[in-house]
Amino acid sequence: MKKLKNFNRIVYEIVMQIPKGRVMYYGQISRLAGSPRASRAVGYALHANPDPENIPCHRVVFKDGSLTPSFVFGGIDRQYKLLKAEKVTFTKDKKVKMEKHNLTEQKLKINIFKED
DNA sequence: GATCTGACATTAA
DNA sequence: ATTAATGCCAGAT
Repeated sequence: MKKLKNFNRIVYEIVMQIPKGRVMYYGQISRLAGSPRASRAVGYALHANPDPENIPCHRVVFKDGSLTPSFVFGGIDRQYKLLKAEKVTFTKDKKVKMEKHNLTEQKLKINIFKED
């Protein structure tokens, strides 16, 4: 049985563990969550369970490096400032330089338990 | 209870 | 190379 809501839960774990000055995109998180194509669910997970206290959604961006289009916390401008405050570099297109800030699962070293 | 929508990414044509 | 369609999880209607 089990609701298997691990996905949503893992998403939080991952985003929660994103170090300062680093950004991840939904695809990476979805893969870590166990579903390489659940990128949608990842974004929705953050939207459904807004917990900025522990989940820095502003560190999660598109694979292209573009910022979240519907940033609920105040808009892209908010996310842009937050990331910039993290010393994250941007391009002229307001896209995060994933080349320098892309965090992979190998670097994460996260220990996520799919079953508690 | 079923159906659709929604912070995207990947694969196919 | 670009555009189209599909897949995915959970919440909302």
